[in-house]
Amino acid sequence: MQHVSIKDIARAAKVSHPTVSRALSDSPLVKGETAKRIRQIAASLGYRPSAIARSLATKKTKTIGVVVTSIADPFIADVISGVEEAANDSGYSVFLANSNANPDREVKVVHSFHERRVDGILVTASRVGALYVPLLSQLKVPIVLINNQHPDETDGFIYSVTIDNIKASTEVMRHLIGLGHKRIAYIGDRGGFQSDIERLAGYRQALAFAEYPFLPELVVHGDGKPKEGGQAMERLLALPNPPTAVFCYNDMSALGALRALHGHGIKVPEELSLVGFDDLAIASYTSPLLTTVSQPKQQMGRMAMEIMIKLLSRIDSKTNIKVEGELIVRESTAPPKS
Amino acid sequence: MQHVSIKDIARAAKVSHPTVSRALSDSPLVKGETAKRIRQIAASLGYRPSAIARSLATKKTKTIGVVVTSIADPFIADVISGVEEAANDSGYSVFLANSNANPDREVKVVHSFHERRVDGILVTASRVGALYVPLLSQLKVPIVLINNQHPDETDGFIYSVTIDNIKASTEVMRHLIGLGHKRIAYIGDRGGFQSDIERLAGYRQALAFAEYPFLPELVVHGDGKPKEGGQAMERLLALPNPPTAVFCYNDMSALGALRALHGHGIKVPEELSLVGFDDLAIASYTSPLLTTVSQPKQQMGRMAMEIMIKLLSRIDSKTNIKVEGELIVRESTAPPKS
DNA sequence: AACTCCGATTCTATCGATTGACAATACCCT
DNA sequence: AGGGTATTGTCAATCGATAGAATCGGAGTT
Repeated sequence: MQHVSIKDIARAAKVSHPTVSRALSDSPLVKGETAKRIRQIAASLGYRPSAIARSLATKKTKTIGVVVTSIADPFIADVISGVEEAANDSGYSVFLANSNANPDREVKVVHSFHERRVDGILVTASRVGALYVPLLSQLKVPIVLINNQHPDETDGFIYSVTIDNIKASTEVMRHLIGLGHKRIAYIGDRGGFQSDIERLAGYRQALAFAEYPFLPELVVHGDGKPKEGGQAMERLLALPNPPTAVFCYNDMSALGALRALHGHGIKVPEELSLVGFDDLAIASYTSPLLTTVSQPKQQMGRMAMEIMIKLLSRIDSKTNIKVEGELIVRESTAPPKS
Repeated sequence: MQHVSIKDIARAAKVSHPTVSRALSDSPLVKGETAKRIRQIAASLGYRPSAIARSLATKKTKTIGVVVTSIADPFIADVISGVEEAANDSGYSVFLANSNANPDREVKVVHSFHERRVDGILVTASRVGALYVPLLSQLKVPIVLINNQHPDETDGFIYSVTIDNIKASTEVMRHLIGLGHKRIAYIGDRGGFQSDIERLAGYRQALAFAEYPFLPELVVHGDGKPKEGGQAMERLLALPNPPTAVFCYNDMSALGALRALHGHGIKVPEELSLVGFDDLAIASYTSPLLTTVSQPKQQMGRMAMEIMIKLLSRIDSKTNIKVEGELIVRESTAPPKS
């Protein structure tokens, strides 16, 4: 016999199996002494309750499905580590699934989570298919989104944790403007994500506040990865009057931009200032070290899971939590040269 | 009623529930026509079988527990993405757990996997506690280790996927020796991992082959992270006769070493050559770009999961798979200056 | 017409826990 | 001692699926 069951314990303790069940769950219906004896026997047999059987009876699995677009993305990996930690602390386990932003896979993931009867779903994704969240919400379990606030607030099952992009973005701009920059470009992500839209909004707000004109040619788009970040930078450099500072949607884009600048022999920050966003570990190892916005990634993951657990315990919780980013000034920004 | 069960379908189709079960699993015991009708009804009711109930009956969960020391480690994150992909392709789901190399947590993880009755366990860890694998193996499920071959081969449940460290390491050394380096240092990881031991062995073999002396003062140790990698480099630079080339246990150490060199104004590769190991994404964005050994990280994860699935299907599989690394020569290595 | 055989279903037990209803003690009081 | 109340424990049903045994109706055999 592979596993020890409560019936085995009952036999050994000469009681019935429901008594064992009660004893192990500290029910007041069992005499303390008996309960103690039963617990000892259980321990000596190496009993581990079957979560499967328990889930079937209670209709709760203590299991959370976590979908990511890519675990290889260092931002997401950090978030997940917070998620997992918070889950484990509360006795929840995490099913990890990768969607690769691929619709077929998304459908598969939803089915898998459905069949496994997860108690809730967490989505960490810079890029979520528009139809994906409605699909998920069919399962009628709470959903918490990380960094991807759902624009449609009608469905009461959807919660979110995001960073205050507009605030962080205006702070970056204040920093650059404070250094004396006037021609500041923005390298965005053409995916059309909430976070990109908000960071761009912050960029425009700051320009407006400083009474600088908004120049459409200074806003270019990549895909949030180094390669296209570099291409975007190339386009900026090809302008008749290139910018003196560039604010990138994320560190990955900034990395590509930095390489492009190296390629042109343009010195950062002496000739051009560069700012990223996310504060990935790598930002502390580029040369020059990258000025960027730090997000409390792990903590965001933890918060998201804590919201989830609260919801499942029927404690209400705030629907949308906004955390603050922090501008980390390193070496890639300086006053413009002339 | 939250979920549709086979009984609901049975009622709608006016058959018994076991017939439904058989129809849905393509059993030849059900007339094709009936089966078709049942499947249609199931689909129209949006039926999703309960993996919970099925697991209870079949004693298989189609679930694999994956333990990592840290998902935030980019190497591990890549491996996991391969693991998850392979699992999903075969209908398996992955429980992700973080141990943080913390013994208490390791115990908790084992219990959690036990209670959830995972079919198998995968361990991806640069650093695994010595007592941990024996603890895991108590569960009597197959275990596949990634990059952490278990020295004790007695237990038939343990399989592994590793890179051929000795070969890769001698290749690195051949590259450096071929460039003309004679004083080559090694920055290792004091954790005492199999991979470090093997890479060091390759280092010594190559020295012996070239008939260069092995100088103990040229072998220093960090902890596999940038900070201590930098400190290790400082120790090498403080030697009366510093090395002209340094081979690091991993890219993270090399990153720290690179920063230390920057700090001293030492030019890489003109004045000192530096080699890493792992080919993390970051290695393509340092300056100079890092020469390193690429490991097929994602593929290793995939292979490990494929071994697992074979084992669970009672197909035998090789016990230990060794994959080959590939030396990627970038910009951080060059002939010594004089 | 009785009998076997067989495909198509249905019946029923099972997996391992939980839980409400009920039975059997023990205990206390008058 | 008898009745009532706690206390302690047992019974039996349930969750949703699987799987082996039993059943049913009809065709084929003699």
